[in-house]
Amino acid sequence: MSAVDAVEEPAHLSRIQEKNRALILDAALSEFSKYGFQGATIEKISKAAGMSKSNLLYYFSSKPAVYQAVLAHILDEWLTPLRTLDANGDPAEELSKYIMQKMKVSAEAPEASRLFANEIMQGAPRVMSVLEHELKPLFDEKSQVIQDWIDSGKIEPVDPAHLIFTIWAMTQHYADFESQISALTGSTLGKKAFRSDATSTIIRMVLRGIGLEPAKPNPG
Amino acid sequence: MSAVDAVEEPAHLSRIQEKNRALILDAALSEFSKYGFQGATIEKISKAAGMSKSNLLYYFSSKPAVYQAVLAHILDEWLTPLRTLDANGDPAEELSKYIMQKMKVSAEAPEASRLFANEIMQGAPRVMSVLEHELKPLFDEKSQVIQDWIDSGKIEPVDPAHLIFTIWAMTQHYADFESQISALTGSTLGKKAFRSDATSTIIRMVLRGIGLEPAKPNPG
DNA sequence: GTCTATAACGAGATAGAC
DNA sequence: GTCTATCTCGTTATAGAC
Repeated sequence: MSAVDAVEEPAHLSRIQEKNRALILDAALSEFSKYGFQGATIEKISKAAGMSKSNLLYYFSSKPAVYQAVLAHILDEWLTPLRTLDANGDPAEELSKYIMQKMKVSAEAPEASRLFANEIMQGAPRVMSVLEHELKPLFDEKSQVIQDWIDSGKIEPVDPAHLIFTIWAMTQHYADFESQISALTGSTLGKKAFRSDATSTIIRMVLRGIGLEPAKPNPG
Repeated sequence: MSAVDAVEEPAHLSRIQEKNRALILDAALSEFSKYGFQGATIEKISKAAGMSKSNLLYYFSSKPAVYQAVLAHILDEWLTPLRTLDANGDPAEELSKYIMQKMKVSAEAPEASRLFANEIMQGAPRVMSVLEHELKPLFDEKSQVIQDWIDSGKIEPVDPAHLIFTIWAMTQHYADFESQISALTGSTLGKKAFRSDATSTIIRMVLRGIGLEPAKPNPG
């Protein structure tokens, strides 16, 4: 079951329908991530998807319906890295892996990152229930994992919430502020060396922040 | 001279004009920071400022004019913390001070932070020239400050750009994602203890990341 | 399924009374 | 300075031809 309710997703779709829905969702992600819900228009989305506005409205009954479908489509991928954080693993290894996964997602799906950022900055009007009923339990669970590492002396004391927030902040920044980073350095996470440098910088700050020393080379 | 060009700012203003302009700029910051340039409307801005749409358009000739005025109004405050980073100071102290200043601005002007974030996420169409001609020289200058600290052995080697980006990321995250943080923890930078915890967590990660140990207590 | 046409509405901006 | 009225345009959404 999808995390976002009430999304229209017919059971049987022809090949052309699947393809057109995918084209729409892709174009919609691009527009919504740049301009937010209000700022984006179905006119521009339909043109970007290579079809008429009317045809888009044949596939999705309204603008909110398109938005909800986009959200549902990217949400699972977005929450997956945190889900994999393993309480029984080695803290340094688990956190390094988590940061690498987040950087991978930020590099490969920067628009998804910006869509969520846009939504949150508006006060999360359309995803507040997701935050409260899906993200918060996961957040609480993983905060407890970190707290257990502290209590068992595996890492130095730190507020688990701030540790998670700072990791989110750093890893998502490279996606959300891509245009600024590009203007200042000429590079983005798309470039392998740049992404590798960014990732190891973040891993080093996080691990040392909790009294651990990062393994030396080559985070992907 | 303001950083944003071509802003209409008449020389002589009556008290009531000053007050109305201020009301408009305040309401406009609130709307633009939530909905972006396209998503915000002068109708809603004028209502939030307690006046008619026509009256707003008496003070500012167009929507872009309002937006430019808001940008010009907040830009200096935004760039000031980085400007104060002193090459001749102690690295640990300078970076701690910088992080504290950024957190202070994020706490006191979260909407300004979100307005810039919104603009950057759209590809910075209306501030690209500011990025290139004001921020980039400052960024290059301060990157060199950090590089000098490295070359003189005061701090461990790190890519100065990534150090700056991660500091921006962490400090601005608390403003930009305020609603999410509130949903997950019930707190925000507005609460003293929360802000203090967040600030010291960030300082600890940054300083240890470059081989320094933070002074113990009480960052503001 | 895809199109054109159009209804219904909201938004930016202007004119002119007061 | 502030208002009402209005113009024009862009947007969402629907109707109906093909």
